Amino acid sequence: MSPKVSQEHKEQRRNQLLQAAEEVFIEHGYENTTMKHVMNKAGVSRGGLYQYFDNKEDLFEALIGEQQQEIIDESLKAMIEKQGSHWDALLLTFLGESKKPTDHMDPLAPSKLEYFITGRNDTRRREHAKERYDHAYGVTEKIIIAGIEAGEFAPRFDPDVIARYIISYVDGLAVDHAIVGSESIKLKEQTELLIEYLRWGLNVKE
Amino acid sequence: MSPKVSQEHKEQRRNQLLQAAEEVFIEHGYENTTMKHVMNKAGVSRGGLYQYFDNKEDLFEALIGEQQQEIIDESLKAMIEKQGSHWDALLLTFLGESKKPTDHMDPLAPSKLEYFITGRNDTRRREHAKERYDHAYGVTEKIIIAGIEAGEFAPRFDPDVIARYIISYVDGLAVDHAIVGSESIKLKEQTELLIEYLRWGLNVKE
DNA sequence: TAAGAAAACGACATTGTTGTCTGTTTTAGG
DNA sequence: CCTAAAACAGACAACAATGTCGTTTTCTTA
Repeated sequence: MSPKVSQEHKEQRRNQLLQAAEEVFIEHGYENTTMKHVMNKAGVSRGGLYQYFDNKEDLFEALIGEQQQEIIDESLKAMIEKQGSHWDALLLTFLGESKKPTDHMDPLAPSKLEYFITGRNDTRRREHAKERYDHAYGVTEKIIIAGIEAGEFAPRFDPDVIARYIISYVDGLAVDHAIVGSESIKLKEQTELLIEYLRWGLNVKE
Repeated sequence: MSPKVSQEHKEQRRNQLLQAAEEVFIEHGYENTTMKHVMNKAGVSRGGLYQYFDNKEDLFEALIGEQQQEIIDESLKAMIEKQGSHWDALLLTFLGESKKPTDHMDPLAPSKLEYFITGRNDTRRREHAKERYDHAYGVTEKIIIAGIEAGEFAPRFDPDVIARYIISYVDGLAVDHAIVGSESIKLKEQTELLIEYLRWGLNVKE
């Protein structure tokens, strides 16, 4: 009476399945992928897949749960400290590590949009969506407020609204990117424009 | 040998079905509604519904096609003339007739998002999405350029990018509204902020 | 190396939806 | 009022995807 396979093996397997799932979701989107797609991509049987995940929803949540993790780990103050300025910290939240506008977009973003929009009438998913929104919005607002206290920002508008504004705009870019493609929307230029608006709206010193 | 029912009757019926469909789509979203839902809501049989629409996609396209119509009908110049200023014309494009920011959102918007995001890998739908995007973006850009020529705007940024920016932001609001609800996102305040940004970015005279 | 426990397999029953098709009803013109 | 043509009804077959379950394989440990 002992575990049949090692814990590491199980985790490996799980990760392998998650990776296959990610590829499939990126390729087909959330609604259009089936468990069979994932099975095939991972080279595993029906039973093998269901051993680890109860259904597509479970699988997808596991996937986007892991990504979320990374962001939470680092505490906010430490992050601001590390970035050197509140402005840089702010840019980091929506531009990523490079802090530079690019034409690149999280390849899983379209599926996430699908997942939350399609599930907007489901209590569970809606709660989840709210959590994510509140988290993103919360981080942004906190950085802005800290920046004000540090004398780095002297905003012309309500920080609360500015924070929400950033989130909504980033979501908008994700949508348009998903629907018509990055080549059609001038993603980079639009992002640069957002930055200019923010610089003015926050009245960034320095 | 003569048409059995009058043309008006057919149109009436069709509209009746479209209206039932609209209600159902608003309630359940695009992906989650079935033809049966529409049949029940319209009080019509399977055969009755398929008489007019080949499938769900056909039905939905008919629905959003009609709405689109209204916007195209009015020529751009006439519209600007009617509004009195390019600024007002611009506001009209994304605020509607009232030209005032509100907490209201097109109730069909979430379904439209679903439809285009989910169908992003389908050639037909993608084309359709591009058309809609190009149209919205085109109208916006034309107004801005006309405004520049009229001396009403002296933009600080590329009009092309500003136009796209507006579209993306409005789409972003639609997403967040769909996902977490209008009460959670301060729709009105966010819209007001957009207007201020635009006023500054376009450098609106007067 | 044998035993036992869990992992992995794959067949299967179930379910929900779709689009078609045949029969019935309705309607307007002759 | 009769008839032809089209509208409408509803049964049905086909299909695709899901989750379960009994069986087989694999691995660990004693």
